[in-house]
Amino acid sequence: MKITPQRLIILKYLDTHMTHPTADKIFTELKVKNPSLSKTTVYNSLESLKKHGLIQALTICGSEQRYDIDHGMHHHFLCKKCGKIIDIEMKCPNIDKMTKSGHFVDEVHGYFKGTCENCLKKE
Amino acid sequence: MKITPQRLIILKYLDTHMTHPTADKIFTELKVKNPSLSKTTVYNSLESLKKHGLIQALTICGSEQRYDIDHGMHHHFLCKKCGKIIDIEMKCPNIDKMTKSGHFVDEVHGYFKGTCENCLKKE
DNA sequence: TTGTCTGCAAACGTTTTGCACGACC
DNA sequence: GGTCGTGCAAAACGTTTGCAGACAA
Repeated sequence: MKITPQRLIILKYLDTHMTHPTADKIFTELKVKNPSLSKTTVYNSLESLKKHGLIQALTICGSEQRYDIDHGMHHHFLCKKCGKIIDIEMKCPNIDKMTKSGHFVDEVHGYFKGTCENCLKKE
Repeated sequence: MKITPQRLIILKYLDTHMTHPTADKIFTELKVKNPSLSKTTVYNSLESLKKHGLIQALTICGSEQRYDIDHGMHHHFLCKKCGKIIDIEMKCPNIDKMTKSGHFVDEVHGYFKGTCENCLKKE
């Protein structure tokens, strides 16, 4: 994969903003300091970065795709109260069961919904 | 929730077609025998049925929403070869760990990708 | 020169919205 | 008579595509 300025700033953005942003969010925020950046390039770059395993896409709420630096197996927790998405480090013991079931599994996606620690305290 | 003919045929469709159809698929198939049915009503009804816990929505491949009769905890397996979505009955032992982590969890969503039993046999 | 990357505009497919009509307490 | 559900059309939204120009190998 070629390293281009656009791909670099997008990767850097995802590295420093662990907020699971949408493509549009990334575009809008980066557009400020990089006025020539186009939305197409954001989509292209995200696709390319994903294909090379540097980032991952997650679909958790609504239909919009969200993006995430890929730092090993982790899942996500969506707080229904504040809407925050929190990273959860967790191994999935179920994957062994799955392989035994006859299907070959090479991707595990999981997410949880509920009320986060902070919102629980407020109640 | 009011029981209307439209909501009934949609629920019946989901009950007899465990294929995780999209809203559009449901609409097109039901339109044949119910020409007056509108897409808006399909969306409205699905939303209403979901709100009342009779069905669930799942986002697993692409961006389109898919729908499913809600018969207890189950997850999904998407075969990358044939595109079929297979129901997986599975309890999640991690949920207790999650509650211990400080967040309150009331929904667990999981899906797996890989190659299904059938496609493995063909190879 | 060839291939790849960018960025604009237009297209696309799914979902939502505005609104008027009709059915049912 | 007021509320809710329906269905049409139009709009909105996220994403993809076509294409022309720019750049690097």
